[in-house]
Amino acid sequence: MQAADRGGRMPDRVVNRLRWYLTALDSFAADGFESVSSWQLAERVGIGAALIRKDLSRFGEFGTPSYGYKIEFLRERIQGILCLDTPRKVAWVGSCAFRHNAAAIGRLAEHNCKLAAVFDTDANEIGAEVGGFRVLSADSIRDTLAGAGISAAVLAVGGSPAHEIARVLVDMGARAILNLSGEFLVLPEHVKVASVDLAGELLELCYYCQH
Amino acid sequence: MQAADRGGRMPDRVVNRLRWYLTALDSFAADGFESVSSWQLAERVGIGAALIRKDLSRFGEFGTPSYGYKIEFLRERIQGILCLDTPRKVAWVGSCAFRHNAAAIGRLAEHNCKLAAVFDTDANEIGAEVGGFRVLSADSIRDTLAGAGISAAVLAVGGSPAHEIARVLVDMGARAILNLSGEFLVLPEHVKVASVDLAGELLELCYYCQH
DNA sequence: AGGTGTGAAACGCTTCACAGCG
DNA sequence: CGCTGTGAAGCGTTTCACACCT
Repeated sequence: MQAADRGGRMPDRVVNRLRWYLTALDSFAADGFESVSSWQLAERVGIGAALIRKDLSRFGEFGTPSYGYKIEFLRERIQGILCLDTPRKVAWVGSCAFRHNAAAIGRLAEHNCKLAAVFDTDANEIGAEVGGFRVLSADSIRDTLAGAGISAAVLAVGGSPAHEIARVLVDMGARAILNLSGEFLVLPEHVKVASVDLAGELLELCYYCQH
Repeated sequence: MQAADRGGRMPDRVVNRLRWYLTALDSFAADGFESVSSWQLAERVGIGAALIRKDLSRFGEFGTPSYGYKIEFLRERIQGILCLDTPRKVAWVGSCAFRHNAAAIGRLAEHNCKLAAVFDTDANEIGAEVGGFRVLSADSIRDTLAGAGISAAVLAVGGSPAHEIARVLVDMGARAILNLSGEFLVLPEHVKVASVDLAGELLELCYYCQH
């Protein structure tokens, strides 16, 4: 058996796939399954079965020959590897996106991610009540989050303020930012940024319409 | 000089980067630049300069030694490669996401992507007016899109109807789908699916909060 | 039989280094 | 001199094939 590689940095690709595995396992569990084979998992995620086995074997031996992987057990292990077993606080900037993604936010709660507060730059939104939160002014991020100990943030306001807000979020402790603003963010080395650009995504797809 | 690889399939990675280059070029142009070096482009996109030169040289010689790349020319060439030079029709399912992403939709229009229609499954939304479109029932997708000749679609309604709607969209001609539903879609081989799962994206980021 | 864990091979992608051009 | 275009080297990832377990 191979030693679990706690400590050593994991390739981004592997981290990315682990969360797909987690989602797939959630869905298998919801369907009433108790175990899955690497092949079943592979089919649902859309990659090769050998790759899944190799990914999982990085951390120890999670499966049983001739049986497969026990879903509950594997789910907990992956949660642990992704550091989803300890509670975590997330700040959300952009109340519209917050309102429209209630389902996603529900799934976060199931994995120990609690929201710290919701902010917005739009004066019309400030003071509104969304999903149990009162929307605060983006100007108050520093004051509100002082001592809150956030570890990540969602940045979902467009335009030029986005960049400044991102820097404030980093100051307040965010080590990872999900950037939906469409802006390109320049931030310190130690902060991980994941950018989702809807327009870009769709432009990219246009290529495949003819190939 | 290397022959442009029209016809031969391009690696997904390259397609993905080309749209980043396009976005970066748009932004350089907006800042008043007329030309850029591979190094400047690399800095803005966040990758190595050599990789950019190699990507671009796949399609011919676009740059001039000691000068760099002419922005307008390069923009047009990349648009051509991504098949963004001929008008294209896109269907949008999910009026909330539509309302919230006006900026992204504006950028699409600048690149020859016109919207065909906006649909929703939520009875409260049907009949509403959003961004110049009247929201139609998702049940009417077939009738509305018959003969419209869409080539791509955005699927932004959650829950189980998403899968069925995706299949209808494919029937109506969609060869690419931007899937914001959080569901895993099983579709014919020739359809390209790009899935954006906000919750998953954020869970993935949690790993980097501690590494 | 059926499915995992894993070295080794195969593959694709990125970086390096430099010739060549403006 | 500065910057592009590009073969070759280097690196990381995926697939293959099979020993081993239940």
